Amino acid sequence: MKTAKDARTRLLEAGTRLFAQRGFDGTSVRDLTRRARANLGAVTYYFGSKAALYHAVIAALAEPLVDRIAQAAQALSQPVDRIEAVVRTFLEYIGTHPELPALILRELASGRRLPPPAEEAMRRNFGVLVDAITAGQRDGTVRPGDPVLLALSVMAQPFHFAIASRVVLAAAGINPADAAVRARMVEHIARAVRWVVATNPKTP
Amino acid sequence: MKTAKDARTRLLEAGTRLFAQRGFDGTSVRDLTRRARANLGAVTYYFGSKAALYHAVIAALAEPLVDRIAQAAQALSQPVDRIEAVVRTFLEYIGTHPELPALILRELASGRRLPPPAEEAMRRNFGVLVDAITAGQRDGTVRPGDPVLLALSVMAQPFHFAIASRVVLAAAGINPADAAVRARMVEHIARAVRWVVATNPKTP
DNA sequence: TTGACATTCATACGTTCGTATGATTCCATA
DNA sequence: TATGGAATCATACGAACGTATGAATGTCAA
Repeated sequence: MKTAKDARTRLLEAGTRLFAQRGFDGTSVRDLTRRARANLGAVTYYFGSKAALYHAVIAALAEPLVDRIAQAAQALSQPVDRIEAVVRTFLEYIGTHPELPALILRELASGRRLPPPAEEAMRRNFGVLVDAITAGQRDGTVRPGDPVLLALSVMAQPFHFAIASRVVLAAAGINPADAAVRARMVEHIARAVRWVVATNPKTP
Repeated sequence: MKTAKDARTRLLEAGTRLFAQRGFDGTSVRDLTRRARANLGAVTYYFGSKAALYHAVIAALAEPLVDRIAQAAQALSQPVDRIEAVVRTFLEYIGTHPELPALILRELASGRRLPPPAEEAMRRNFGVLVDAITAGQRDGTVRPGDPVLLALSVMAQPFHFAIASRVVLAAAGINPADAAVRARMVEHIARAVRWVVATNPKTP
């Protein structure tokens, strides 16, 4: 039973890494089982199919993020602080789980519907943000306007940095893996988010 | 010669559509030639390989955008106006060429280096933006700070909308293909960009 | 009209793919 | 120790893949 569960989780880890790195089509069952030190039939045995393993990988990555974002938001009273906390939590999470943005990205690019676990996670995270925005609009601390559009503008900041910084910063001679660089980026994003949503952002 | 060129451009068009829709790996040479009403060997004959066709597709999409952005920026004198013009030009272009963000996205998700034509295009577009930002910082109309980070925050807005709006707005019951919706989105993005960069954005 | 070159075509080769199958090994429980 | 089910294994199948090859066809100058 122990080794059995191990092979399963090893496959999950291999899937996380490889699907993020090479995509679903770019990853073969043979790649997965080789990296997981499991037999070729192990994917079928434990998950039923390659696609089912893929969905399991996404669920395992997305669910903890949803939990953390929900609890980060409810820990603060001021709407703008809640919004910033959501963004910071997101950034912190993808700092330790860089596979998540890569996986989300591939799904968005595909034009297909998101896999069910991803859709559910996105819906819930976005709900937290929209709630904070409408609350801030009620007390005047957040700019008026469509809360959905504002939420998109907010998430654009951390998301785009997660996605594009690698390419852009590398071209600019900056190393996004450096901790100091990363810290500066996080502070910049937090400021930019306040500029986007707050009616009175402190202008530095 | 005429029919020959036709087969080549038909392949280019088929590649644009299919690579954006299904990705490089998800598109077979047989798919491409079937859609282009060309023979299976046509890709090899005209482009040498499937990968070379892919690069040709990206170059054909990216080059006109670079030109338009460069000329849109130099048509205005105020730095913040130039920045907004870059964003609007980008949005307008991807409105008529929705394949471009999908292709860029897949490349970003891949973790690989961008294909040479894409890297060159990105570098030049980003340069236009950074120039406008530093000019604005000199005359005080743009917030101080690292121009590269600011440029990333600017591009995050149109880019994220191009990417995520389909999923998010669909979940919110909004149809992003609707022209009126799209116009509202463009105005929102233009405002958000000013909030991000301008020292004195008109707060609506 | 002929010849030469560009283009289009049918087809075959060798790989790799996802999955299915049945044998084998492992191990907790009786 | 015996046994039954879980887990792991080697292997095979048919399909789809990218590419190479040579024949067939089209096109235009000489």
